[in-house]
Order: sequence, then C-alpha cells, then structure tokens
Amino acid sequence: MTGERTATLDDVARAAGVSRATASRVVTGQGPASPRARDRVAAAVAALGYVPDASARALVTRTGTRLAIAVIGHTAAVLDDPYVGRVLTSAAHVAAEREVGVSLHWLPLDDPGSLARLADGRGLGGLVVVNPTRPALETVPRGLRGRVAAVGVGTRHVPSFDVDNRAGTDGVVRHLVRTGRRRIAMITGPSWLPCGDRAVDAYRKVLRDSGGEPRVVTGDFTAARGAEAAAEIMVRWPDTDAVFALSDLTALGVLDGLHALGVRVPGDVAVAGFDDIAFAGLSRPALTTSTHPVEDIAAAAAQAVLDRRDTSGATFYPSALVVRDSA
Amino acid sequence: MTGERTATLDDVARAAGVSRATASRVVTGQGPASPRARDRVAAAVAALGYVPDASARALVTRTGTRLAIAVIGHTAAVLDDPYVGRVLTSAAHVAAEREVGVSLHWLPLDDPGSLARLADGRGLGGLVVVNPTRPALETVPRGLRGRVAAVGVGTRHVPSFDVDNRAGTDGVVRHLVRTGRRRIAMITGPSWLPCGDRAVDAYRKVLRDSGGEPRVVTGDFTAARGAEAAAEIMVRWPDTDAVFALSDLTALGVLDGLHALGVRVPGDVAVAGFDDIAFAGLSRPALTTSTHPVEDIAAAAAQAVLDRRDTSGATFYPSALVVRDSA
DNA sequence: TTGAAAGCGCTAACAT
DNA sequence: ATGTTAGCGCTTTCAA
Repeated sequence: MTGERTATLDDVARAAGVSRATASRVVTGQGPASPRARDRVAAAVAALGYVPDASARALVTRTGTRLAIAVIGHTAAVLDDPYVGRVLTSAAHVAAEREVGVSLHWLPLDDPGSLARLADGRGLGGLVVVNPTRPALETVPRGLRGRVAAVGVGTRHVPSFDVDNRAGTDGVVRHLVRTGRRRIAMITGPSWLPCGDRAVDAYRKVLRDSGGEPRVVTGDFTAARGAEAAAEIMVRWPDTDAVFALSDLTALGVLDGLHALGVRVPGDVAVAGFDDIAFAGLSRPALTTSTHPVEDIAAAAAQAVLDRRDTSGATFYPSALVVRDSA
Repeated sequence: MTGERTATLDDVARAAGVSRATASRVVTGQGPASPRARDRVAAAVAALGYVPDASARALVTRTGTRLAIAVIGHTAAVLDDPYVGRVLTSAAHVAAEREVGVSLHWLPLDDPGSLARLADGRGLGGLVVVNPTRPALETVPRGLRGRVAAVGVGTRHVPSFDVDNRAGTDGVVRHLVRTGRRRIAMITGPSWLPCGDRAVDAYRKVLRDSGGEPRVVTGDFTAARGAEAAAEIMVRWPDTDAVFALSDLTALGVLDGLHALGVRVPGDVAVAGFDDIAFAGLSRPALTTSTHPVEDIAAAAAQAVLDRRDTSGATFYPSALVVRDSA
C-alpha cells in the first residue's frame, strides 16, 4: 500500500536521459536548458510523479521550509484572536500545497528585536507579519527581502496586503448616517496600530460632511474593552445614538455593555462592527458589520512570500457592508 | 545586524573538543556518551546558541519537517470550524518551538484513500488527525507509526487525545436535571463521528436514572443545523424543556431557532452547549456549556507526534460545566 | 547547453 | 564510549 520509493531527481534524470544537473535546471526553471531537454525532463517528471524534496532543497539553498506567521501585540493573547485563526488557517492551506508548513509567533510590541531574531532563525522560508508597525518592519534583515509580506501596513521593502479600511469604514458610517444617526462614536484599534489610521480618517470625514462631532475612543480589539468603552461613551456623550467599533469582537462587547446599561439596540443606540466574524450573525441583535476577505488576503500574502513574487506596494481588498439588526 | 553565521554541529563539536558524531549523539540524546562529553557538548551548545538545522536532520532521517493537521469531514467547510482554528493555532505554537511548521488538510469522508495519500507524501514529520473514524485510521501506512496522533478516537496504533465526553455530558445533563428539567433533548454530532458515542451514552444514562425519555436528534456541529433541529424538536416533542447540543455553535443555532419560534430561553426551554468557544459568553442569553482544554489537547497531540513519544492508548481531558444564563 | 563534482548540515553504520 | 566514513536529495560552480 505504501507503494514504491518516491522518485528522486536522479530517477528523473535517468528516465529523461540527461544529467541530474540538467534535470534540476529544468525543474527549478533556473538556468539554461534546450527545448529538447526541457520536454524530456517534463515528461519524466510527469511519468514518475516526481515531487522535489523540500528538505533537501532547503538544505542547499539555505532557504527554509516553513512559513512563519508573526503577530505583533502587547501580550501573547493576540494569538487567540479569531482573526489570527483565520489568517493561519488560510496560510496553512496555501502552504500545504507547496509542501511547507506554517508556524505561529507572537512578537511583543515592546521588544523591537523580536522580529529580527525570528527572521534570523534558520529554516525560515518566508514571513508574514500580521498587524505590523513600520518600525518593526524596518528590522527585517536584508537577507529576507522578497520573502516577507505584511497583512496590514507595509514599507518600501515589504509588500502589504490589507483591507481597504477607508472605504469599509466609509460604508459603515454612511449607513449609520443614512439611517438617521448623527451622534456617532467610534471605538478604534490600539493606538500603536497604524493600519487603523485610515479608518479613523474616513470616520472623521463622514462626520464632518454630515455635520457631526467626532467621538473617538481607543480600543484594543477585545470584547471586554468593548463593554468598557460603551460605558465610557455613554457617560462622556450621553446623547450618543450610534457606536461603530473597528472590530466585531469589540462591537459584541459593546452590545453587552449597552445591555447592562439598559440601553436598547438598535432602538436607542445603533451598533456596528467590522470584520464579519463567524458569530456576527449569531448575536442578539445580529450585528451589522463590514465583511472582508481575510482568507483571500492571507492566501495572497502567503503566496507572494512562498512564490517569491515581487509584489511590492500595497494591495487593498474591498470591504462590504452587511446590514443585520443592530444598525 | 544579521549577526555572524549560525553555528553548525561542527562548530559545537570543535568547541567541545569531540567528534561531530559524539556531538550529534549528545544533542539528539540517542546513543551512548560519557558524562564528560555530555557536559562539554552541552556547554558548547549553550555558548554558541546552537540550534539543529531541521532540514538537514529531516533529509538524513527521512523524517519530514512539517506536521500535518488533517480534519475529516463531508466538505472542506469543516476547516472553517472555530474548533479547528484552535487546534491549528495550538499545534502551530508547539511546532514553532521545534522549528517545524504545520499544514492543514481536509480529508473527505467518502474518500478512504485520502489519508494514505497524505501520509505517503514526503516531508511529513508527523500527522494529527482531527475527528477521525477508526477505518480511516487503519489506512495510515506502517511507516508513519509512532508519528500519528488522533484528536478524537484512536486505534491500537494511533494514540488518542480527547475530551472526556462522557463525564462532560454527564455534568451538563445532570445540571439540567438538578435545575428541574426532565424532558431533555440532545443534538448529537454527525452520525459517522465515533467520538460522540460516549456522550450519547452518558446522556441516555442520566435520563434513565432520572426517569426521562431520550430524545436524540442528529446534528452536524453547525449553527444552521442547530436552528433547524430546534424546530424539529419542538414539533416532535412540544413539551421539551431543555436542549443539550454537543457543540456550542449548534447550541447558538438552537438559541436562534427557539427565538424565532417565540420560545423563551431559559424560561420555557433551557439550552446548553459543549466546547465553551470564545463566543459562548457573549450570546444572549449567555450560553451554559462545558469547557474543555482544546489547546492543551492539541498541544499534547502535537508533542507526542513531534517528540516520538510512544504514548499509546487514550488520554482523556476533563470537561467542566460552565453555568451562564441559558440553563 | 550540458555534465562532473563538490557540498549544504546532519545522522547512522561501522570500526576502534 | 568515541571517531571515521558514507551518504540523505538537491543546487551550483566550473569545465567542457
């Protein structure tokens, strides 16, 4: 059942009637090869079902065999965020197709050396940094250039794959305005996270256009903080008629906090989130939010890194309003 | 910043004044070594910050460099279950410490060859099968023996790491009985999944002891099925006063379904789930459930496989009742 | 354009 | 108990 020994490059070369070196050139696509050699090797590969051994290749090219997913945050608890789970799942899926694995790492926000240390480690085929800061990205060694991608902001050397926070926020806040809300508060992400800035900008802009005053409170993407922030908001601006949180988890916390305060949703206050996590449709009231293709984003980042595609610059993915019951 | 070349085993051997072979024996812990050699090598390893190259090791031992997580199910959608995300996250964490990565695979329930095909692939350091069936486990090649673990039922050759479903279910159902419920329905997992059997047994036993009639409906761990099943139950047994679902997601669906039916929870019907997912505390009403250490279980399975610990047999992890508002 | 040969870092026979 | 030797499967100079 286990079948015969898996084919090696030597087998391919022999079957194709060329040297191993030539076979290698054809398989990797590097270096010259005559059309004739190309064909014969390709045929042999197909016939034998040859798959290159990732370890052997990694050993000689000094390029690792795993894709590291690194998440920046204050505590290791950031790894528990469902968002990270989605990124990891998607990346692991992409990686599996290429015979590589993924590993998960927490990068402490206050330890600027942690990224460099991770990147220096051997066996690293590539690196996807989730929610990076620009200074952190500056610490990736030159040797890893072209094998790093960011889910969040990027830099000149690190391509970025991210949600179009600006348009997404714009969509949500405009929806709130359209449904008659004017005194709209926003709960942001952590202040150190640069990729939330565009969202805050968009929020301010819509409010300005509609004649409202910005009411911004800092969050941290957790549900607990959402409940807390809801209370803060209702104390500081009691006439608030809508709360927009830049995270569904936080929005769910807001729902909880407002419920505890006896505030009705959406009767008294509308609540909207951001992300469209699996539970968004299951809360009571069901959460109005903005959905985005986290899996696609993660897959694109993983592919860019694994295939050494030189995708510099930023790619933005659309975010779409999902109207449910809470707003 | 990139620092000097990372140390190799040769460097260690030289620094310790022994041969590379001896250094290897000490580092791997295999084979004999004098206390003196052991000490000197250990010191050299520490001084040089030596970390073995996973690729090189994998190449020679013919043992891969990644840990595959395989989830059995009808459709690829099983990979989206938050439970899988938790398993994957935890495994990826364990793997990262050993310089290996994890990959994620879906094993179609109706394709018995898929496990064997996955296991045959090169580059596989180990395999953790989630929610396996016994027949599927029989298809793992002998060559992989000792490098496979199951999260769910096991076999003679595959050690099992699982929740103590029996005790967990017992705890939940007894709680329902204790709070005055007698006409308790249960929504199980998919019928092909053997690890739910113990839970159903436990449920039947408690009902028998308390003089109730078993009311069992088959589920599939999804929320949608929960809503559906809730309606079925209320039609078939209108006097039902409690529903226990073997999955929080399903229980949340039940909450939804009952709400739609105008049934009050927990006033008319108590609802309890199983798993204690992140969202269980955020639903309205907050879900009463049984919590279990999924992360610990996954970590143990990953360790067993990665460290070739010969942990045959089954290890059960305790499940503990969490009383919230729904029951 | 091709092949011969060296070697990536490590483990495992085999001798000693 | 230790060292010597021979590879694991692959890429990559270097000559031809």
